[in-house]
Amino acid sequence: MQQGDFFDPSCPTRVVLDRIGDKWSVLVVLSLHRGPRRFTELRDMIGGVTPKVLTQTLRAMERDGLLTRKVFAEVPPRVEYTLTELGQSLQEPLQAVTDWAEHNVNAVMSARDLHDTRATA
Amino acid sequence: MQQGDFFDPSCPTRVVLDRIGDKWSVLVVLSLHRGPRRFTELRDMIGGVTPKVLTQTLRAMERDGLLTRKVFAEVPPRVEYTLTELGQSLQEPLQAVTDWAEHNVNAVMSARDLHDTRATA
DNA sequence: CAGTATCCTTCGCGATACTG
DNA sequence: CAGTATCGCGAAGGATACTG
Repeated sequence: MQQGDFFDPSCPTRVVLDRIGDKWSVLVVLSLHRGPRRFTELRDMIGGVTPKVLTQTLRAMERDGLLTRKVFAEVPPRVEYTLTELGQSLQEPLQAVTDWAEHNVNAVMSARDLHDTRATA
Repeated sequence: MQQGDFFDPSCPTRVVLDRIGDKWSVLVVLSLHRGPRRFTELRDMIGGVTPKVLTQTLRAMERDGLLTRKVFAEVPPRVEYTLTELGQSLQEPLQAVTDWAEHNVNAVMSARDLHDTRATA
């Protein structure tokens, strides 16, 4: 299991990691897990995201083949975002990470407090 | 399985996600997977990281209880970084993500090329 | 060897306002 | 409703040089 090449900055895996590293992308994937969502739904689900950033994120993810954007010719306009198979396959490992986060956030916060207390004391 | 709270900006899970979102942290965890490493070893393994950023990353991870820093009173000085149990437990879900990245980077790049071609054409 | 110090760029992101 | 346009800042990250 050679993974030295993984650390090469020019390795395309880094590209993927950069995308995943974007917390908004992660939250979008999680938000779309249960099915298609509209723009406003996503914005409401994901606290603190501005329309601009959400749009950027969605466009980038569409470009990477993680989701599809479907516009309905209606009034008022409606746009639905849906995970592709690729996007859905990403959801699994991502879920593993967020599960870890939920289970271990206390441990992290405790370690942080302890560390800070020692530093202050 | 309520995960609506997960999207609250004030949710501590976001904190963890921010740390994981840092690509350097991810690479450090992966680098330490096989055992303790020295500062220079890490810097060499992880391409493109500057000492400053690596130090920042290591300090933050130490603070969060993900790794320990051990200084040996030798000349020349030696410092070893080791994953804690918490850090090791994080390695698993992270590995899942990077595995996904390795397996699907081609699909992502293809989607990207296709998208860009259409846009240009 | 294992960092620290300093400077500087850039650019992600937020706030706000406007539109098809 | 689903965005786009514009402005601006603050902080992360890079390059470089120096030190215990």
